[in-house]
Amino acid sequence: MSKDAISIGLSVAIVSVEGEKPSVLVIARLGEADALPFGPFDPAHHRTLESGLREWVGQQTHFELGYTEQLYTFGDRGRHLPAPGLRSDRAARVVSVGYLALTRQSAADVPQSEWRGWYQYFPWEDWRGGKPAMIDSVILPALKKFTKGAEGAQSEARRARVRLCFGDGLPWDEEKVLERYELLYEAGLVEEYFRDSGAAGQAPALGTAMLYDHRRILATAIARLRGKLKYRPVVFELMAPVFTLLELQRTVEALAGLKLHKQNFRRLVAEQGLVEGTGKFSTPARGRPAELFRFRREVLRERPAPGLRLGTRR
Amino acid sequence: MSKDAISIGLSVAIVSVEGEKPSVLVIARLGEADALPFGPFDPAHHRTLESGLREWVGQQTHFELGYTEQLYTFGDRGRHLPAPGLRSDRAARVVSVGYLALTRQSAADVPQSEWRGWYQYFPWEDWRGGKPAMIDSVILPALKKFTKGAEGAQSEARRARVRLCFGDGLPWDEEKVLERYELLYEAGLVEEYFRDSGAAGQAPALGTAMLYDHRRILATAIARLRGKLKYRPVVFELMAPVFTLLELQRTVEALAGLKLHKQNFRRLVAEQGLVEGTGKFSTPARGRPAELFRFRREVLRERPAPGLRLGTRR
DNA sequence: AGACTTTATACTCATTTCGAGTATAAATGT
DNA sequence: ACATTTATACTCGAAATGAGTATAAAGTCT
Repeated sequence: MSKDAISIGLSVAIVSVEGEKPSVLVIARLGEADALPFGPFDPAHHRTLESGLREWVGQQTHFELGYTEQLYTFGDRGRHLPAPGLRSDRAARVVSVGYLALTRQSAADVPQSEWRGWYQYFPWEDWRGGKPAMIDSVILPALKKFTKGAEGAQSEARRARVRLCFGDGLPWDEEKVLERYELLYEAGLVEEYFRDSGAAGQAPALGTAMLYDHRRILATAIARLRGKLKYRPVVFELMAPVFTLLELQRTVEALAGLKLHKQNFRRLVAEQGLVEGTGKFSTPARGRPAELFRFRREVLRERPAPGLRLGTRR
Repeated sequence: MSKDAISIGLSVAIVSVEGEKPSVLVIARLGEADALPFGPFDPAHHRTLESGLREWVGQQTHFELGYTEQLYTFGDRGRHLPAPGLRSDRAARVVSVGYLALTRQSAADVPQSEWRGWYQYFPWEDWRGGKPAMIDSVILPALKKFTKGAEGAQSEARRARVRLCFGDGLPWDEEKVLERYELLYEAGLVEEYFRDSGAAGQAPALGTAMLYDHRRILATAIARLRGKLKYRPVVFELMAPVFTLLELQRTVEALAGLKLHKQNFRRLVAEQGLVEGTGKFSTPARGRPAELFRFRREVLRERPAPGLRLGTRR
C-alpha cells in the first residue's frame, strides 16, 4: 500500500577563485570519492529547499552561503544510490536538486572539506593555454570509437554530437560544459564513484571521479556560471572588495577557461560602469602599479542586465 | 520515527501559438481554478522525472509531449496544499518541478483541457499594442502603496525592485516575467486559488488566478521561452512545416510580447541560414503572396548557437 | 645614470552589426 | 487606372567589436 518513499537530496557546488584557479568546495572523506556538500531535504524542519541547503552546508562545512542559485533537478534512476539509513524494503529513490553558490575565498576553517581546482574534474575545459592536448590525443579518438559503436542513424547522431561538443570546424563554445560531460559519460569515458567499474581499463577514465552525480552537478554549475558572467555581474561575488582590472580579468578568464584581449576587456568594464576607481594603487613586485577598483553596486539598480560580454578568445 | 513524507509534483506549461495568440494547455475542472497538467512523480514506475511527466500528461490530456525542458523546482511551504488522498497525519509536503513543453497547435481531442491565451494570466506582459494601460492606471499606483508599506531600507529595496520591473526610466525587459509576477504576488496584487482570500477586495486582483503555484510556473515558462528564442531556434517547434516569414515574425512577436521591425527580422533570419525557401507561395486574401519557407534542421548541426536576436521594439 | 623589463593605460582603425528608413514589386478590389 | 495591402530589396548612419599601436610608470641590471 505504501508507495516507495522519495528522498530529495540537496547538493551544492560552492565556487571561489584563488588567484587564477577556480575552485569548488568538496567533502573529502578518506578512501571515498570527492563529494559536494550534500544532505536530504527535511520538510518538517526546512521552510524552503534553499534554507534546507543552507542548514546542511552550515553543519558540514561551517560555511555561510552567500549568492546561491538553483541549477537543476535530476531524477534518473541509476545515477544515484539510495540514501543510507533507511530499511532496505523502503529504500528511497533519490531525486537530486543541485545548486551553485559563489563566495570569496576564505581560508577560514572548513572542517573535513577542501578547495579543489575544478579543472581537475574537467581537464578538457581549460583552454587558457590553448587547446588541451588531451582532446586530440585521447578524447577524440575514444569518441570516434564510440561513434562507430552504433548503427546507422544513431551513429550519425553521435557523430553530430561529437562535432558540436569538440568538433574541429566549429569554434569552441565554453558554455557547453554539461553537453560535453554527458557525451563523455555516455561514451563511458568518465567514471563516477557509485558505478560498478566492470568495464574499467577498457577506456581512459578522464578527470577525477566524484560521488554519485556530483560531477554532473558541477558541470551544470560551471556551464551556468560561464553563461551568467556575460549578462549579470556575478564575478564580483568572487572578488575581494578592491581589485585591479587585471585581477578581474584573470578571474573571468579562470572561470571561462579562455584568454581575453586585455585592452578590450578594460574598455568593456569601464564603459559599462560596472566599476569605479578608488584612487589607490597596487604595489606589484614588478611593473607599473595598477589602480584599485571596486564594484559599483549601484549598477544593479540602474541598468537592467549588466554583465561582461567576453568577446572572443585571444 | 517516520519523517514527514515528501511528494514530488510534476507540472508542465504546454505552449503553442494559434495565429497571434500564445496559448497554454489548462485542465478546466468545473468550478475550480485553471490548472496545468499535473501529477505526482512515482519512483516505482517512472524511470526519470520527465518520463513520469509524459505519462501524466498522456493520461490527462491524451497529448504526446515533444520538446520538453525542465524549468525550476519550487519547494516553498505555503504555496501548495498537501496532495489529496493521504491520511492527514502523514500529509505530504509537495515539492513542485515545473516544465515547459512546446507543440504545434493540434485541434485534436484533448479531453477536459483547453487552450488558453497566456496573456489572460499576465495582461501586463503584452506590449505589442504599446504599453498596457493597466500598468500606469493600476499596477504602479498599487505598487507605490506597497513600497510605502515598508520601513526604511526595506522600503528602498522595494522601490528599486518596482523600478527594475516596471520602471519608467528603464527600457522594458520582456524576459523579467517571473520577477514581475513575484513582485505582484508579494504585493498581494495577484490571487491564486489555494490562498485564503481574506484580504480580497482591498487590492485589485490582476489576471486570471490558477491553482496553487501554477501561475508561477507559467511565468517561469514564459520567461525562459522569451530568453531562449534569442539563442536557440525553438520557435520552429511551434511553427507548421512551412510558413511565411511574416507568420514566423508574428509568432515570435506573440511570444515576446513585442513588435519587431519587419525588414530587419527578415534580414536576420536569412543571414542566419535558419530557413530555406520552398519556391512555393502563399495565397493570401489580400496583398502580394509571400514565399513559403521551411526550417533548416541542419543548422543544429552546423552552427553552435543559432537563434533570433530580437533587436528592439518597433 | 641609462638601458631594459614588466605591467598599465590611452588611442586608432577597419569591420561587422544594428536600428531605422526609403524604394519598388506583386497581388486584390473598386 | 488606381488605391490598398503585403513582400522584398536596398541604403545609411550609429554603435559595437576585434585587433592592433603607442606611450606611461614602475622596478632591475650594468
